[in-house]
Amino acid sequence: MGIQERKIREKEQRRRQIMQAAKLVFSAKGFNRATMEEIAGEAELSPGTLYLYFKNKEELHTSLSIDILKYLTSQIKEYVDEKEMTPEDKLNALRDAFINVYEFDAMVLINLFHLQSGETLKNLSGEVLQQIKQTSSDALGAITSIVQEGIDQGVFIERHPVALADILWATYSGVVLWVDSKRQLNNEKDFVRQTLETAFEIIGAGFKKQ
Amino acid sequence: MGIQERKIREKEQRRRQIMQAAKLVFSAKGFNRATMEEIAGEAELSPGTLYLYFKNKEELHTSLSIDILKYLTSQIKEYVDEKEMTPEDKLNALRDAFINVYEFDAMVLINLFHLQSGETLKNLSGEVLQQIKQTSSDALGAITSIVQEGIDQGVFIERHPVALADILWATYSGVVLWVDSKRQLNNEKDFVRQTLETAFEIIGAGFKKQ
Amino acid sequence: MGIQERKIREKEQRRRQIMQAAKLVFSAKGFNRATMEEIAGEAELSPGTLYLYFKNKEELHTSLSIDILKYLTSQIKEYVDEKEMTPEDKLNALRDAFINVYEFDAMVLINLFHLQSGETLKNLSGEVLQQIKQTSSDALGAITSIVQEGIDQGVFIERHPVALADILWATYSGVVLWVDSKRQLNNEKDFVRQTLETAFEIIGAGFKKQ
Amino acid sequence: MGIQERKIREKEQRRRQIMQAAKLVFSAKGFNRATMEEIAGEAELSPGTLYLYFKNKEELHTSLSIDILKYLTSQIKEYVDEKEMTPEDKLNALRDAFINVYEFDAMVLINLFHLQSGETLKNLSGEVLQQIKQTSSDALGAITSIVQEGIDQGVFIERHPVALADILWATYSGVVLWVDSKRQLNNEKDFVRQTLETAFEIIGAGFKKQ
DNA sequence: AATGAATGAGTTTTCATTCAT
DNA sequence: AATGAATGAAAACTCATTCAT
Repeated sequence: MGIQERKIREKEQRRRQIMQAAKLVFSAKGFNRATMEEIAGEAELSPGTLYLYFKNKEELHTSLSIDILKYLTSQIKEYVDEKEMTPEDKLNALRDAFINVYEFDAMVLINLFHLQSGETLKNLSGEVLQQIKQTSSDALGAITSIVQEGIDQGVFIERHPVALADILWATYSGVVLWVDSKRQLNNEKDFVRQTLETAFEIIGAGFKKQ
Repeated sequence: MGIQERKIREKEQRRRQIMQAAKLVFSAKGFNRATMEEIAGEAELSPGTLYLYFKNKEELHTSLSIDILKYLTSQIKEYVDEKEMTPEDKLNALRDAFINVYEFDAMVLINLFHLQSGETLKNLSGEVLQQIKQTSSDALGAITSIVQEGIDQGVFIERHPVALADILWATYSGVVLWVDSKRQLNNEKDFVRQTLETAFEIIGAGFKKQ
Repeated sequence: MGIQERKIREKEQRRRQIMQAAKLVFSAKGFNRATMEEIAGEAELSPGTLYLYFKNKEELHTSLSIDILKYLTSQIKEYVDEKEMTPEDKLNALRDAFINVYEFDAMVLINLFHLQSGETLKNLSGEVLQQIKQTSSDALGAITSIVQEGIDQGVFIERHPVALADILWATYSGVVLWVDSKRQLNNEKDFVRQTLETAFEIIGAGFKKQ
Repeated sequence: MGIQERKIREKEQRRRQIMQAAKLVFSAKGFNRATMEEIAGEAELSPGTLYLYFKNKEELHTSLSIDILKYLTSQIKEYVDEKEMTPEDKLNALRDAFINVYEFDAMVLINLFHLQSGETLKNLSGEVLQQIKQTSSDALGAITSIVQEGIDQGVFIERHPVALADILWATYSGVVLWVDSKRQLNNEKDFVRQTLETAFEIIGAGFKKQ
């Protein structure tokens, strides 16, 4: 029904409103120092309301991360089957996707990476964990296709494509994470893009045969 | 005097005992879920004793990280002036240093990287922050020497050596961090070394001219 | 609106409820031996709730003192401009104000005096400190008016009126403080009022010319 | 024996050394914020040693107060039987004793007054409490003699001499306490003596017949 | 659906005191 | 007698979460 649809849309909108506020606060304070009350305040809602849309703080945080992971994955998938692009072009496009997502929302991307490592991961519900794994797997599948294509065409080094895809993901996201920490340490904002581009270029060069 | 020396050694040993216990607990629980009480229990000491050796929880945690950072730096410095090694050999040695340190103590190395990013960094005393910066700077200086040598000998790509050193550090540690998170996600312990080696090899290849 | 007003009144009431409980516990145990948990228990609230109304233990304690200081000041101000009363009457009224406040709430008045001395003072927020100074200043101003009037009319000794006001405040509150300590030491409740009256009478006599 | 005597004297000296250090630290920090460790450090002794000379922190603190109380009492007793002095002279001498003791060691005198009021008093051993009462009683007895003499000679107002003595003690010490707190609030060091003298003069005037 | 006041478990940290050396 | 490392009880305070309205 129209009414029902509107209700659903409103609900979704409220969810977004909360996530937007959460992003700001998590970004400024980090997961632990961010309080639900502050997020609620930022969203101009009461603390209790947050719990109508998210089971708990952890899940609110994770939702942000899954969001960006999905977005990154969608960006990659978009051109993976593009017939007109060479594998090298696609590698560049992958690089750009990472850089763009990072520039669009550094904090959430960083949180995503942190999410997958260590502490946080241990306290997630199976469902959410599954969602992360699935999306990660999707992204990795797409990258594997690119690498496979490059190997098939003889432009990439001959290695197990899954391993290569994994390494691409590892290096790219690892570098983003690292560079971001450097940025925080040095407050050198400009150096980020430059470093990312150069790093990815070097890694890309390493992928090419000879 | 002998007595004084023994006391100092005992004190240092007690510090180690606490750090060892802290490592176990932080590793199992992460920073936030780890409690000082549990660490004290693990060290078979009382909570109060921990505060005789470390100002607070944060500093205990940071001490672990600084330790491994120093160790990593010392490993790198060891061969940086070695006349017999080619720059490529040194690059391999650098790779091995990272892998070794990671294998020796994955958790603390990971913490080190996390330490330098975001949230944690904000609550450190100037002194400790300075120590981190200094040791980081030492490590980076050593790597820069290696890169410079490679450029001078025409075997590495011609770029600003400091930027290259930075990228080396970024990619290597970023990859370690990432791979570790994959390990936790997948519980595939064996895949770690393989991935690290391949990743570092690819990055290394990207550094070489042509 | 009515609803908002009711909420504000309820909030104020809750504050009072906590302050009432705090008064009992501080009175029985003193500041240091009183625990927030006990105060919470006395107020039939949980410890956390106390912190919704008072920033910390210190401020809860100080709030009690400021309250009574304000009350005492208001008592003094009430008759200071009274045309019908002679300066001597006003001096007696001042004496009665001190005695009444003391009898109404000995402990908090004592705390007020303690508050302004030494240790406690050092840990107060600027805002609260300012409030104390302001109210103290108000009280002193009122007393100065009385003294000035007495001097002008030639019934009080000729001294700097501010200094005299200061001494009035000092002697009155000092005596209250002291007599209270005697009461605690001797458990002689009855002797308090008698002593206060006589002491104030003597001091008053000293103020009069000849 | 000479040896025994020396030992006793050494012990007494060590006690003094600790009390001296305690005075400094209590003075700077107040009772609660002062730590036994800091006092030990100031005395160039170890914490454990303090407990060889004082049962606990409370008793160390109280010892300081009793000391000064005894000193003040001895000062008063000195001239109480002096035939040459008029009761008015003796009242002035009493005033000077208070001022001198205050100027000699403001903090300990203040502590003494605080000691007798409220919180601290509740946790003292009977023995120590008795000692305080005894010395207080001695002092009060001496003052009563002075007042009695003044009444007998018809220069002081006719009241119960014990009550008058009590009021003298109350006003004098109360004023000292209060003026000291003002000093802390205003950091006007010079105003102290002036205020004390004027206050005592006024009170003294109130004691005189007509 | 939204509120927001109240909860209370959970943690860090302090420091007087002890006791083996 | 002196030490000082270790203790561990105690307390303030935080904040995710709940639930009556």
